[in-house]
Amino acid sequence: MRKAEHLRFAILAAQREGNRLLIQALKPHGITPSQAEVLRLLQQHGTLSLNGLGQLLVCESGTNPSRLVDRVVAAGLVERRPDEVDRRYLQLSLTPEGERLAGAVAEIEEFLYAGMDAAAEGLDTDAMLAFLHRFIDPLPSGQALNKRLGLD
Amino acid sequence: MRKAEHLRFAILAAQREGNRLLIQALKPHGITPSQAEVLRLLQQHGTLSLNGLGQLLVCESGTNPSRLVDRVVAAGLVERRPDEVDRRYLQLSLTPEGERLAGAVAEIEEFLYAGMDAAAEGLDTDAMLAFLHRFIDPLPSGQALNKRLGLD
DNA sequence: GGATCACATATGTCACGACACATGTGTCAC
DNA sequence: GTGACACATGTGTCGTGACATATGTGATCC
Repeated sequence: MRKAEHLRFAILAAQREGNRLLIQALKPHGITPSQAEVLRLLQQHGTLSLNGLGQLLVCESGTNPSRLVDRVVAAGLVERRPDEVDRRYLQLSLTPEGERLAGAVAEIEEFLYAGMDAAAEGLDTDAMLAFLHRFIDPLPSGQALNKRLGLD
Repeated sequence: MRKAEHLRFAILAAQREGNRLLIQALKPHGITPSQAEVLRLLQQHGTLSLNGLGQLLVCESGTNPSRLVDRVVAAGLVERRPDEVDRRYLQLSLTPEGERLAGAVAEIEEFLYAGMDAAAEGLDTDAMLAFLHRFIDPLPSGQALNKRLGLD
């Protein structure tokens, strides 16, 4: 198998399996990985518009987080109200329950990252990051990621 | 941002964007990336059962390819008939049209791989593969990938 | 040889993810 | 100020992807 092809499927597999691990870990809390990403971003930024959130989400590639937000609102984790000044915008923020869950999500992420650190032991992670960034930087998800790197 | 977290989102972004590129490239042919993976596997293996196919698919993580196969059958690209000896099994194989499309998919993949090769220029891809394999090898998608590495 | 078990496939449900398109709100030109 | 435009958000549709569960077929044990 060609090396690029090997890498392609390894990346696909890693993404799938990482997601499945997160699904399992988050299930007791009743949320999904995408919803967890929303909670964490709101925790870090306080208040965001739907569009502002979309620009930071790596999932959903900047397209429409409307329905994703619908679900966290329905679950009582996020409050959504129109901006008083410009009524086109929404103001999204965590409820106390959402705040609590965001903390739980942070702990779960720590476990994932610890596992990744172990897998990266002795390897040059900077080279991987350089490769991935060369690939994604011109594209929407890469933009979202770089936007987050500026702040977090 | 913690390096493991950075890597996590970079991998997610790369998977998403690679998939979007493939979606665009495959759209004129009326198939999706997952369907293309089915065509390529059948091209390489001739005939597969549903379960055999599932074990090679990195997408779908070995769970149920029934409906994925439904669609390629409906599109006239794959033939599905029960095994005469053991009627629990299906025999899946490409139609002439499916064969033709599998060839087109191979060409499209070449473009993707050429782009990845360019992004990997001067970097140590073996380290990335080592990292990813340490992470995925014990998990279903990793099993599927390793199974493919044995044959392709 | 009939019950039981293992196995392959099918189906139901829910949440994403991508895309196209619709609606609703502010801005700017004139 | 009215009409055209830009922009934020909402909605419809389709194909995954994950999971649980159902059905249908062969093998095995007694």
